Amino acid sequence: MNSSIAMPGHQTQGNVMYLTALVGTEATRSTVSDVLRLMGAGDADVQYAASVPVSMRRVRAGETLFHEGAHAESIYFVRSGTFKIFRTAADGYEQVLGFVGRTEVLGFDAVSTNDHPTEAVALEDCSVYVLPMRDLFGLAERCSAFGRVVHLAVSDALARQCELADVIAAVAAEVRLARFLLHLSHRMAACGQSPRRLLLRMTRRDIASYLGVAHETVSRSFTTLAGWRLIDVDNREVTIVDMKGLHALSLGTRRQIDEASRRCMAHPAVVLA
Amino acid sequence: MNSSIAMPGHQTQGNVMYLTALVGTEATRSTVSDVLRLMGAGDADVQYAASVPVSMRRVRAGETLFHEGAHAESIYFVRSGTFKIFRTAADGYEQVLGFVGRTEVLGFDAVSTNDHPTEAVALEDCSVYVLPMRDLFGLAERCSAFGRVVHLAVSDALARQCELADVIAAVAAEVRLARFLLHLSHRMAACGQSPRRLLLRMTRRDIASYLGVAHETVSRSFTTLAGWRLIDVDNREVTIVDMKGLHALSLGTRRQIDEASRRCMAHPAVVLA
DNA sequence: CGCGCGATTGAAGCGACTCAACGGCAGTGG
DNA sequence: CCACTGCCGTTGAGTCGCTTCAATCGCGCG
Repeated sequence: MNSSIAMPGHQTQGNVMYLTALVGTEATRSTVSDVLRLMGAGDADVQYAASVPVSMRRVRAGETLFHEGAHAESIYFVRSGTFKIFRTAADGYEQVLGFVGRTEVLGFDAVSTNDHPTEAVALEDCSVYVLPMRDLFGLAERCSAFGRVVHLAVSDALARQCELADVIAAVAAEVRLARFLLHLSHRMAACGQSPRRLLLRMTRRDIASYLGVAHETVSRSFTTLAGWRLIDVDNREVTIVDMKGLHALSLGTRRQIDEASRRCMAHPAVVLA
Repeated sequence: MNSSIAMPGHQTQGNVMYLTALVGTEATRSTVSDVLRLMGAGDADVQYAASVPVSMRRVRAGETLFHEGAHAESIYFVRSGTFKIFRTAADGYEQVLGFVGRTEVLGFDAVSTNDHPTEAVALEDCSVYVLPMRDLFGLAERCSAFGRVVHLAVSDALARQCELADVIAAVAAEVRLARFLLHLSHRMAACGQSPRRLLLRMTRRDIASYLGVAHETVSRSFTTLAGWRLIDVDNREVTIVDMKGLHALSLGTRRQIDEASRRCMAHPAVVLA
């Protein structure tokens, strides 16, 4: 029952309150071994890990896990759901840094400064394991499997940062969107889900901020890609129709898409059909 | 003799070979305590740390520390110099992800995949402590101070990634450049150096890739900022003349610089003087 | 001295930003 | 119940800044 009631944007009002009472925001009791299982660690030290309690917290859609600049008390392992990570500029502009999901670590960038440099907001109902920062070193020392998991998760977060650069590197807005969709597709595949059916948890504005373009441009790029028969778009539901074509489009960094667009746009009748 | 004769850029030809023989790529003997001192750790566990040898490697300007896609054998702590981190797209476009200097960690993003997702090239003569990956876990377990240092350094690297997003978030090229220069200035200050005198180690093209604009635009932005009397530019030597003005300019994310530019351009005579 | 490369500057085209309007949907309150 | 209010998403039109192509200059090096 992970992300059953997706509720991406902002809503989740009405009949949710009783759910709160039911599952509770009060920390469900779990142990480090649950964290290790989530992160796909081996079965080493499970006996010890099973003896160390860890709290599990549910975050409903639209809620903030931690604010930018807030004192950091814990790091988090995402058990289910999707978070949006962003920074707010002096003029109020929200720059989205990324979207993180299951098995990813959150808040580790605050270890060095003790303050969160970013804000994390749940885009759907989420659940995270909460690990107090003061327990980090000790636990990593006592439980080598846990230390390993932290290293791997953080390294993964570090490597994932280049996805943003990858997207930004392309000049054409359609190429940026194509790369973004392919990243999502790869994540879906990594989770064993269909890499062709994407259910976007974020708004067009969030995507626009992440891609570094205006949100109107994102809208236009969606319709353009759909017009090229590379994807099907129904609001937040995106289906990749032509995976190879999408990948081919994503390769061009500078503006030589003319050939590709010419090839695709060579079927205007089909596009209009 | 890993990648001694890298030849990525262009320079480092002629009289460099004998230097190789002189200072040697052969690892200078150091210990973990040297690493701890570099990273500003406390004096805990120094006795043990001093007993664990660590190799120190010199990398000359233009040489590659590790290639993109290469099997990762070690992580590195930068002792001196500056590295350029980048990825190469399918069409040969180099996307620069960042520039790392003293006390920063390099290559940790390969821990999870065992392959380097990025390439690191020395922009000047550098020296790094080399820590084999197979020793990472064990050393962190046995020497808690070292484990702490790794956590802090990696967290710092994670937090530093938002500098790229910060730069990219601005739409105007001059604002991106201004933010970039301010980041460099802050690093200079953190190292106890003058925050106003910057000696750029990278080419305009590298900056352009990092900022996500054409290199001609970087050139133009430099002259524009100089024309506004915010900086002085002499090729790679940049002096921040008006720190407050530069900061004020860097605040505008969207394109409302008109007021600021008008205010600055209100003194055309002064500009031309 | 020629070659390659970095850096600057110019000119022209185009694509993204901006402003604006519209339809759709959900939650709200009379 | 239904207008009312936001917000999301889409589409249109116009402006402007960046990209692109091009030429030039300076510099290190063979």
